[in-house]
Amino acid sequence: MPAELDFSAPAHVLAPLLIGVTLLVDGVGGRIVETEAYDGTDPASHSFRGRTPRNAAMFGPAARAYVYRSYGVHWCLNLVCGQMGDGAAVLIRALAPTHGLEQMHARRSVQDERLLCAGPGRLTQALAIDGSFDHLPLLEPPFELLAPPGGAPAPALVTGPRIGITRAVDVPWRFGEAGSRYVSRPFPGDAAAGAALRRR
DNA sequence: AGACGGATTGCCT
DNA sequence: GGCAATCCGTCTA
Repeated sequence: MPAELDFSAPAHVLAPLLIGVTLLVDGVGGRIVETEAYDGTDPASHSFRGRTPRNAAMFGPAARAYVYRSYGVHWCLNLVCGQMGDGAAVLIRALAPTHGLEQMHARRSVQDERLLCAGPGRLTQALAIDGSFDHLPLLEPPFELLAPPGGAPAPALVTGPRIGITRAVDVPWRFGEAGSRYVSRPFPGDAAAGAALRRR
């Protein structure tokens, strides 16, 4: 895993560092282009009201997965971080597909590569992540985290308010790779991404 | 014990 | 743009 990736860091510190890191499950996945931070002090977080069976992974050791069912339909993947009891985690919202495109297409019936992993529920489907992944260590198979190629410049970042929440709506804890065509939704003010969208 | 609603997506009009 | 699908923690009684 990338040496600079410190899962003991707070969620809002780790979340931007994850942009550009490659996330694989059984060799299938891509480059993380969109994340969101949550922690126990945050009214928008599942952990805000304390530990429950559903969110228990958020209160356990860092560098494990927190996988929950969204709207009774989709699975969403979080990377637990911070100190024990923080209730901190980073939601992975989108990947730029790079590994195992064929398998991802087989799991998701979309032709457009851009839609393979553009959204928290979509990427878990593409990587075949479900509830059985809850609590799994991130630094062991089937997970794999790969640093960007050595010497590669850090990706330019964009930030904004988080998606789909009703509380703490102004906290800018959504992070993305500037100009990426693979984010779940455009970032306000990301001119490069807007231009890329209009271009095609 | 029962109602409510969500860190979403995809299909319908 | 609207809305169904469908699970479960949380809130109210």
